[in-house]
Amino acid sequence: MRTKNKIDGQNELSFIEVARQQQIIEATIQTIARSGYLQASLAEIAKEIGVSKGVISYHFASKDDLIAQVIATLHARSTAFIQSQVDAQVSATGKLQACIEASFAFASTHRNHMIAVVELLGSFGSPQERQHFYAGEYNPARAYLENLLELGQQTGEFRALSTSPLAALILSAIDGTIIQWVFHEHAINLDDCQRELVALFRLYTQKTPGVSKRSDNNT
Amino acid sequence: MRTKNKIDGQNELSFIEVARQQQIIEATIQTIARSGYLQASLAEIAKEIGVSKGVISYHFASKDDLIAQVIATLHARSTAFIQSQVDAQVSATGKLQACIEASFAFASTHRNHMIAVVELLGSFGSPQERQHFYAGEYNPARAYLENLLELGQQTGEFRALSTSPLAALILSAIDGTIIQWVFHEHAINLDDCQRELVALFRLYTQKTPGVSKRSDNNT
Amino acid sequence: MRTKNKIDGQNELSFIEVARQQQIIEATIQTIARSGYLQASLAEIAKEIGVSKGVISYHFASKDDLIAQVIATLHARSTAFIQSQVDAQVSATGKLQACIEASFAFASTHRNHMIAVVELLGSFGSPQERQHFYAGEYNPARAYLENLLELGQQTGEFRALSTSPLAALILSAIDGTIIQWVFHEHAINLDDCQRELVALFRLYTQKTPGVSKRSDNNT
Amino acid sequence: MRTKNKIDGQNELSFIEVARQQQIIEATIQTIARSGYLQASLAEIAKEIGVSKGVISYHFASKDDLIAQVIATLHARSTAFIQSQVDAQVSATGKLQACIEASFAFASTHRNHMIAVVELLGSFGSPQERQHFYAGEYNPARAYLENLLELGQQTGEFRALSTSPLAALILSAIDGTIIQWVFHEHAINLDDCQRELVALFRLYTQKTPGVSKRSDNNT
DNA sequence: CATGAATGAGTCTTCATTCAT
DNA sequence: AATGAATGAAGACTCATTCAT
Repeated sequence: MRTKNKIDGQNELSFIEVARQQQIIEATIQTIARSGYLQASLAEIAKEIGVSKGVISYHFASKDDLIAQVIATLHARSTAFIQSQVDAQVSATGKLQACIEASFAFASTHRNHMIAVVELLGSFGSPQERQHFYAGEYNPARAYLENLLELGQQTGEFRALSTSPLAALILSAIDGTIIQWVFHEHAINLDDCQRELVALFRLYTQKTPGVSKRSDNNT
Repeated sequence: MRTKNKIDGQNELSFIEVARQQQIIEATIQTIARSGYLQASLAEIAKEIGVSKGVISYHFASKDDLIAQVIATLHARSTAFIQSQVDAQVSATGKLQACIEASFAFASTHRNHMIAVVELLGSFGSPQERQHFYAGEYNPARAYLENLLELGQQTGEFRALSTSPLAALILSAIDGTIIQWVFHEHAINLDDCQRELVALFRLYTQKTPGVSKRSDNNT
Repeated sequence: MRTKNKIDGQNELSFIEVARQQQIIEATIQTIARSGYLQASLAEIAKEIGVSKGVISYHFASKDDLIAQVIATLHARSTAFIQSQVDAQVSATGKLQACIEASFAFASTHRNHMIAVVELLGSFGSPQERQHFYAGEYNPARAYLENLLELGQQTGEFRALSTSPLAALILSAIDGTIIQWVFHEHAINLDDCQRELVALFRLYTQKTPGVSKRSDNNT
Repeated sequence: MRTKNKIDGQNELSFIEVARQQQIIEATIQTIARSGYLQASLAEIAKEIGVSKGVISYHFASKDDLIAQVIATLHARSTAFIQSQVDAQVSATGKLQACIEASFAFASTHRNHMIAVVELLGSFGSPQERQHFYAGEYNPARAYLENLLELGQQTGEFRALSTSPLAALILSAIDGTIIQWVFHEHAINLDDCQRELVALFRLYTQKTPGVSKRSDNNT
């Protein structure tokens, strides 16, 4: 029943209502991480909190609505954290490194989140709907990285480079690594991967790879 | 009905039986790519071929059995192609490049396959089962890449490097890019990404990045 | 909560209480007329007034109780109006005509009422309960019309006629016409139908249809 | 799942399929007549036949589809019978009488049908949908009666009369009477009502009511 | 081998009803 | 008196699976 009819602006959700919604969203993430998307029925989610099935229907218009909000929450949380870490850096080099490090840091401290993200990757909606949905997530991220790369070129930190595919590749490498870690926690050492990734892209973006050995050490 | 009772040794599947299974697997891939895993009911798959639902149950022990074979088929096909391209190269450098190029080439000519792969990522079985399942896919791939990297070090093509995380990163970057392309075909230029990826890892692995091979080892 | 516990005799409903009940009954009629009985949930009805669901439960023992009172209200209103018009006439002929005209007049000015009546025809309770319920509505009406027809015979206005079936037929023709009009407003001209109906029953009941009163008795 | 995809013309329903559908429709009518529309759940209907709930979903696309076919069946059966009786008459007078008599005859031998018809009157779909739906039933009936009345005028059997409202009234009187009989079987004598109704409309339609007493007896 | 009919467990959703505040 | 949150039963619908033909 949510997506309340917004008459005037006075239709704020009450505090307790928001709290319940957050609780349900949290329970959904845990349930998905534990049992998988397909097994995450409303009954299962309700049991996670210890309430009746109807509570969820009472607070969300439909299961799709709930899942959509779960995805939005997952996305918002990781984005907010990564964003804050990136913003704390001034140099493009620092920002790029922060982006990678923050992504891995968030993942390692929020394993269930990342499992849920992967579970939801191919499950929610139809393939067509998903394209729309994820385009809205990936596009801004790619655009942000492109800007970052351009910034680095302007400041002289980075060499001339193809920003568009490179932005995609940075995202790919981060996400791809986390996916492997989600599937096989012990086969992937997140710290090592993060270090390598930072070195990989630093080397690839730096202005004079190898020639200017004098100024290269000031990390 | 499968997991056929192996009485004596003559229990090979007949030619026609194998053909039907292949046909069903193919139809399943197409159906998943078109409608998504959740919508890919046995009825939908059967309709894709134009047979009755019972046929599928007759040829596969269960839907899970079918899906498992679909995943195996998807994996085998791409692996076979990539393997062949890699084997055609002798140098480690060439093999690494071939691995990247073949992965992208296969994806771009088998879009439905890749869509199905992504659809199945988070849908099949429980998260726990998935870990077992995908470990069996990723581990050999990572091991293979590690060997390749070690080979390059032995031949002197590559510098000293952390083979384990780097192997994971190569896989990550390839897979991550393809996932983005699956979700948003037009936002990702596979050719450009492939080129960058080749350059990225060549630079990172090569013994003397640029000209100054003297001071470069202190990584 | 209603069916109030009648302790001593002071258990009258307060003025405000009665007003609320009337408001709820009115809202129920409008909601049923607009959305149909099946869609007329307590939530929908409450929204029509702008109060919470609980209010209805507070003022009525159950939904069945509410609906029963709605039906009673609908019946009482139309009956009161028709009765008053009939009573204003002294001759049986005039009363019969007034009965028909008042029925149509009420319907045309209370379309939502009539829609609600039709909606409720087959919806409330079980067929068995309905028989009891509607018998209490139709029986008095038929009895009243029978008396009217007998009166007309006693006064010499009407010929000898089978009062019982004819009373039923008068009711039938009126109600049946209104039902058609409810279903298809523009296909039925209430004024024309009313005129015809008056003429129809006047001709049928009058002592000397045409001039030949001698041979007309052999029905 | 019905409303099968009609590829070519070869998509006839099998004999056994049609039989099941008929059986389900029949069971639905009986269940509605016994327990009312609201209580006629798929489970209840299935129990009436002694099959599982899924059978109904297998043979009908949805409950609405089933109910629509039930209504169509109810309408078709009564219409077919009445039509045949009317067609057997040549004179307009005879046809009109046959129409009334056949309607009552059908009702009295198919009480459950008529109960179901009344149950469904106000229950299926929204009020708006119902208007569309019943317009498709009533309009042809009214049109047919109008033609019949015009025929009678042309043949000289009937006097000049307002065919449109009169057609509606004939339908009204028949339907209204049957509705009363449905609600209170013992309060309505169908035979008496039928006789009166025939006399009522004969008198009202005949050319010279009373004046031509000579030729009036040869019915 | 294949079919199509049937099953029944499981899911989402709706809704009258209750109750603490 | 009124509210909003919660309940739990009931309903329609989906779908993998079974089985007689």
